[in-house]
Amino acid sequence: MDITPVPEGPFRFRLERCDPMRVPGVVFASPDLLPGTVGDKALEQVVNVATLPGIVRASYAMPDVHWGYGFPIGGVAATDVDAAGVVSPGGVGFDISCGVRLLAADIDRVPLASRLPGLMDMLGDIVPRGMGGGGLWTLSGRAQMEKLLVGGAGYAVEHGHGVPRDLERCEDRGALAGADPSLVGQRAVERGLRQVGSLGSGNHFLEVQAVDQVYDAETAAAFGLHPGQVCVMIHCGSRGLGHQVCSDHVRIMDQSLRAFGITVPDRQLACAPVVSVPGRAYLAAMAAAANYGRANRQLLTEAARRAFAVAAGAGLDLVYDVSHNMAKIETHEVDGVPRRLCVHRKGATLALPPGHPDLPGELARFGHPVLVPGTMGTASYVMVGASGNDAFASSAHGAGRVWSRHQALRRVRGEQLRDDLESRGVLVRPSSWRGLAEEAPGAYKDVDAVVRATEGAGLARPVARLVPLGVVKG
DNA sequence: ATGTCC
Repeated sequence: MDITPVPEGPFRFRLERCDPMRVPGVVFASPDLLPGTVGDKALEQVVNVATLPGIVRASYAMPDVHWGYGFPIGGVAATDVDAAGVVSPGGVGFDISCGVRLLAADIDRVPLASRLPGLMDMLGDIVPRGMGGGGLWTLSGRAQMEKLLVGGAGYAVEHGHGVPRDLERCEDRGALAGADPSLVGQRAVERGLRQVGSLGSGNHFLEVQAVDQVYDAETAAAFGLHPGQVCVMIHCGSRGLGHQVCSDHVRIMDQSLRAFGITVPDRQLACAPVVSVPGRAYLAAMAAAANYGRANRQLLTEAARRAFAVAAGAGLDLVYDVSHNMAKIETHEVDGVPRRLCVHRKGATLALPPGHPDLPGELARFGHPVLVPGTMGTASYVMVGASGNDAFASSAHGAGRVWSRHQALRRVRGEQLRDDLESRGVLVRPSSWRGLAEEAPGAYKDVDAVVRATEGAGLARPVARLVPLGVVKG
């Protein structure tokens, strides 16, 4: 397919609509970040998404966009619920409610320095990670799981895993509404019973970081951040449970495409009308899996707090928790008319502007926190939602891969990477050498450039830059 | 991402 991105503004390119696209594509990027039209399927996926029934305004790609299952990672697509708009599991991804949580420590990097190795050892000992394996909290059975799938982070807090204040700093207060656990299959439940409080693998991590730079002191202070401060960033998702929910519902929707008369250019875009039986079933199961992901991050928070208390004599306050793999029913103006939309954000973060009514009270003046994990060798960012975002209040979620995992393994040895990172002052507690090598900083786009493009495109503004001190790798 | 294939 010939796809030529046309510049149409700073950090903004247009993919012109042509049949069977229903809307154009819009890619937010600098020329350097723009995926090539040769050998990169991400832009083709942006075009494919633009064909979905009910899609409005445009098929969007964030500056960290890269190839994914059906939809690109870093893709945003909104469909009109009341005009036969569809929901697609591929628009959320296999790791439902994968997301990021940032904690702020009441200690700075200088006083922590001498105790950092011991702290990393303890975190390495107590944070469950890697493929399979157990978590910090084993549930008793389906009945308890159903309560967790409805209550999310709040259910974990009710059981002593955290404090009520944590929930004020979680997207949706820690639980997405509309979860129906009866629509989560038995296999998904069984996979999830022993994985609450575990990182998983791939790009998931728990990092000890320090605030390196502050760009907006007032917003940083409102988020509880100051220069030199130690933080903990947790990136993980809904493990085997979310994966199973996605698999189960992709199969159902693949089989129901014909019944709804929907044709898609790629079977990985399997979908159904939001208001249909399979559409509603997916959204209710997805919400349940999303809440599992939130509870998972809540349990890992408790592990980090225990380690910080014992090994550093320090406490951890929740800055914010965001999910970047989700579909949500939201109201946005389209052509001047408020519409109920199903907003798919796959590798994209909610970025509500200042003053938005859905923001928790103490953050309403500032905007929705946007957490942008980078790589273990570079930096991560805290941003905040900006006014004038036309991508349904969405922003970038990370650096974005440029090397496939296979390419990374050809170029990088895990042991060598560990030595490189530790010689630069980043302590590493990996779960496997292979997994570490796949996540080499060189495998990712330049996160500083992604943040510049995100700001330049008007999606979000930078608040603070965080640098890694130690990483517990999934 | 994922008991890296039911």
